[in-house]
Amino acid sequence: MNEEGIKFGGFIQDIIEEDIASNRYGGRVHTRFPPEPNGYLHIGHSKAICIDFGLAEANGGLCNLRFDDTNPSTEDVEYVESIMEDIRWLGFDWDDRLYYASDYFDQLYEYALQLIRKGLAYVCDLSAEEIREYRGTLTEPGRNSPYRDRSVDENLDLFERMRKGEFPDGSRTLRAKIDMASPNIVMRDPVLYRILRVPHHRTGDKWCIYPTYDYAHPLSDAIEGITHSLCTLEFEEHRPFYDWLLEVLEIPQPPKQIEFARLNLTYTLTSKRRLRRLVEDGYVSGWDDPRMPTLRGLRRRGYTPESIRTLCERVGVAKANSVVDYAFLEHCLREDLNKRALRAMVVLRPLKVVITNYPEGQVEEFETENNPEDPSAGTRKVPFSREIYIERDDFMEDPPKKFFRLAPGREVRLKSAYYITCQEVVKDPSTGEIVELRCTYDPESRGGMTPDGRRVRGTIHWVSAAHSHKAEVRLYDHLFLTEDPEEGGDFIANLNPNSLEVLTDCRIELALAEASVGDRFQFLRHGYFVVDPDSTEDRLVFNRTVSLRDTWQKIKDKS
RNA sequence: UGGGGCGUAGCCAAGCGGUAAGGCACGGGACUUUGGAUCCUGGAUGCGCAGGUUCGAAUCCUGCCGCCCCAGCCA
Repeated sequence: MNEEGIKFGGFIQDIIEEDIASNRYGGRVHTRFPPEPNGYLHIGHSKAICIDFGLAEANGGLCNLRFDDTNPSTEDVEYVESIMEDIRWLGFDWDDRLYYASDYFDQLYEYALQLIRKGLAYVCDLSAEEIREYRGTLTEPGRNSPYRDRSVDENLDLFERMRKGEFPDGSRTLRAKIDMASPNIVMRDPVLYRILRVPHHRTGDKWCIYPTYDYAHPLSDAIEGITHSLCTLEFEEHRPFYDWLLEVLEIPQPPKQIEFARLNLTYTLTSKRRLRRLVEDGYVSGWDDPRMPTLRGLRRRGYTPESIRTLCERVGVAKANSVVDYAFLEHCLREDLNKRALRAMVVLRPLKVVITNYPEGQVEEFETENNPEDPSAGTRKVPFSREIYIERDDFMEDPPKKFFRLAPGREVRLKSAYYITCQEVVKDPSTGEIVELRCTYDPESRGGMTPDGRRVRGTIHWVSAAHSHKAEVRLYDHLFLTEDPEEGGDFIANLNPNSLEVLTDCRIELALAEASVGDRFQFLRHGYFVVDPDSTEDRLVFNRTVSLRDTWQKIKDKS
């Protein structure tokens, strides 16, 4: 159950409850998260992680981390470490239950021998192309391999020699003997082992034959005592083989595979190949570019693991393919950050304001809350002086109807400070650009309120010119212009040319100067920001994680 | 054209024969020293379509339609 009282896990939780009630696994619940170490984890994986770890935890069970490392030609240790780091970051823990499918290569080999002895597996000399030809098509049955009826002894001998490296790569395979006419193509004598002379990142050159996923996965589950093997929809047609294997091998209390729909988000790509293209062709700065949907990218962008977990819980678990609104993730993020992020005043595009009736050289300090949502976050002092910076967007020379900010002759409140009224607009005589505003303040409005109780609609943020630091701020937007990045067939064409805007002349209030990498803040009236690792001793760099909801923008858009 | 799966508001998603939860998004309004947050408030006479069973169907039956997945010695 989550905070809304909604059950997490949908139909899978129902199945688990039934199994507990019927004592199917002696009341045990044991899942596993089985990543292949051939890439970085992305937002899509987080749903599987939340389901695998979350459902085990919710039912008093355990979840193993198991690297599905059965294909050394695409895998690498480099990914093992990053995957573990990302899972921990999300907040899940596998304790001492870290496994690798490769841990079971010996046992898997023994099981293969058993299959051969039972007459349920054979060594096939067909080439990859021939196997494909013999397999038939979606509508036509396949044909039996001419090697299908070899004797048990011959198969045993050949398989042994495959293992010893007597045959070249790809020359032979071990196949299950099931049914070449099955309407389910997976059941048409699937390949169990292939010859591959590639050193494995864990077993080195001990093996030159490697098990396929179809063969290794059910058995790895069985060996670990997994009860519920949760995976995505595309493995549904593999389930008959999963069950077949465990049955013919007479595995007691066989685990059950249950499939659910993967998480898709609008404006987001999760295909490994495509993400790689973005990185390799330089469309983003790397796998941790803040615009990437990888967990390292989201982390650098400032997303909280809690927000991602919340999204996964709220999105639910079902079997219908779906695409979740990216706005839903942003909602979860804002909700989390709103409660936790300290507030700060930062002027992104500075416009100088001179308060003409404020004594030169005078400095006052105003107290302001660190987080209005959390009184325990306390308050801080912000220095105020005669020259300040405000946001260029907070001034309009000829404002439209509902503009509540500064304009000639208009009064606004400077957050936690004074009311000021714009008396004069100073422009660069050659360009016409507004370079400075000359305003007056009302000494009676100290702290942001006047004795006469006069109403001021607009409150804007500011920073004292002499008491602020320069900083760089990177504004991010969706990486793609279209909800479906694949729209039109070419995702590169849908890239958002303005997904990154770098602002180098921002002014941050003093309190921010001591922030360190990874610290998150709410810049008042702008959004949530995080300190980027590119920051240096004398120059902080912030990434905009997500903007605040902007109803002014909507009002503007309407008119 | 074989097999498997799925179709409840713009997007997720409850519901499991008794008369359509909830969230996001969107629209009103209140409040507000963040045009933030918060709080009210609005939306399916309808559950892919068509028949049927039943006093009663999103829920059961039949037929149709649409979308997704499968022909790697990838996972």
